[in-house]
Amino acid sequence: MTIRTRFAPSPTGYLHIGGVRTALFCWLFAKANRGRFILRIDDTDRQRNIEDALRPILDGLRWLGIEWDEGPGVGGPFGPYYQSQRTDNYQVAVEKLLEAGLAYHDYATPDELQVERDAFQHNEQPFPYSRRFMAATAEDRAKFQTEGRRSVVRLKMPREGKLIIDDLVRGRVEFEWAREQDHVIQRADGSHLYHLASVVDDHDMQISHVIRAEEHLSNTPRQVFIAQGLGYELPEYAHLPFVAEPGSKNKLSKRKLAKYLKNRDFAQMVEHGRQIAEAIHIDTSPETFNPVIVDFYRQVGYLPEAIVNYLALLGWSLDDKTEYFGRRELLENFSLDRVNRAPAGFDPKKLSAFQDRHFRDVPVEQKLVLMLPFLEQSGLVPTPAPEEIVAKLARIIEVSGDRIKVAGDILLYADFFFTADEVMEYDEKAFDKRLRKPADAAELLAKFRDRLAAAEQFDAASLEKLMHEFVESEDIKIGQIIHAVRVVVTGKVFGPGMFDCLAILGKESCLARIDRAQQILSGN
RNA sequence: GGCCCCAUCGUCUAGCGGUCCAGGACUCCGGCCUUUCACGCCGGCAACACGGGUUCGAGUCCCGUUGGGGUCACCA
Repeated sequence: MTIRTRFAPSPTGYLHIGGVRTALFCWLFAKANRGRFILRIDDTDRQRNIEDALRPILDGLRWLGIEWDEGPGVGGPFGPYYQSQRTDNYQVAVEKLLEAGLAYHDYATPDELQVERDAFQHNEQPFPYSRRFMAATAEDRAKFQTEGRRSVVRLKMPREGKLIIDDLVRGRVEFEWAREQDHVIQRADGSHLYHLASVVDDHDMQISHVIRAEEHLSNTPRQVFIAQGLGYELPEYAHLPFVAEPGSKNKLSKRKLAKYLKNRDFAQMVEHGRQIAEAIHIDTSPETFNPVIVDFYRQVGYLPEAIVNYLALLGWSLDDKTEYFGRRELLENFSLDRVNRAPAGFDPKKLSAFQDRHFRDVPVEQKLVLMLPFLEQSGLVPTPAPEEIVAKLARIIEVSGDRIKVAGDILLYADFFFTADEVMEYDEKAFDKRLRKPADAAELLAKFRDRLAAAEQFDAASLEKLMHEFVESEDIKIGQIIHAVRVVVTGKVFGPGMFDCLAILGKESCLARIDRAQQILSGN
């Protein structure tokens, strides 16, 4: 039997990080077993703009390299892959269940039902619906209808016995049928509910393994009941632990951004992302710009490989030492029996560590491709960037080494290479410390400027030599001049090697920046 | 509240009865490297929730307690 898994998101307009983890495991499991991964859209809720609400989800999955074998855009033998287009199948299933006496028309009003529910609220017993408004015969239906009542279709759940599920990650789980309610499978308006649709589709699409998040575990009995009632062979079930909030065990939720911001690491991640986002002028409202949403990472310039690697390890592990996985290794090693049962907290720091690690291994040419769009979008370089700027960027990336950890960092780290000499911004604190405060700073800077102006070679090695000669002849420590020069030329207290910066900037620009700093100093 | 799930360093985890005075990774803290910031390297802090069993022997099995979480819709 070929393994077939599915991920069935609702078109909500965004791709949740927890959802992606589920999708990833489904995909990994299918692909690791030469099976197929199906994407199905759970849009029974029927919204106006399904395509708009779907795009971020499809884009996100594709960006991460979680490609589906069947589903929207690619089709497949079991289409359509939108539940809103499969209602005929659901109706057939409802009729079948009705005929078999496993479902019934119920004419209770919501209020009447609520009264019954409330009556059991303080009782220790489960809530068994009295079925007072169950229509057993056509006469019953007619009678209720003359009373002006409308009906829904409910499952007629067993009131005794128990269900045993052998879950692939949780093991044996038992449920008492009597605790299950008579769930609605078809609304009064004729539309069908998720559980019915899901079970029917899973069967029709020959899904062999239902892999989903833990919160669905308690929903499983009713689905099993439907499946069995329809004579389906049951799929295997695997209920994954959910992804928890940073610093707690609650399910990660998009809505609680404000709360997560109180977590230092999380706040830092958002702040860092926000700086990049603002530099490229994109919206940073929490609705769209939020680390709980996958798009955040794409916009800031994280690597999909890093996200995938991190997510894979959230609830799964290979052994006691391997953590660094490429897509290939993941595919070769993934298995459901090594999935953990406890929820795993989302840790921004650890995600960053994976990003650093993966980014380090990206060759310069590739980094160039990733970073250039950020510069173009920021307006720091023209679009499309002319050849000489691309060449300059390549050098910058080269000399930046491992300092740049996310593609978007190029804007925070190396913007000074592209800003005009007269508008480059200084780190004011550093300017004070290195230029204004030391009594001899201005004088040393002036002398060093003369040396630079006279320099014939302007490559990093020559400049370093020049600097050392300068230090020697002035009889000063290198720290007395080099920090000042860095601030004057880059405006920052961090960055690539000093001499690389000078060399890339070029003599003219370096001198201009020194002149500007001197003006500021004398103006004070 | 009922039902269900879960429980090893701050975090992610390894551990499937003895090789565990519990291993790795991230974080954090020292140190080295160094013109900055990173990287890298070296070192350190730090955990089996509790209580009963079973067993010659329990982080590992069973029961209970506690704690955490999920779920109880004409949402998905």
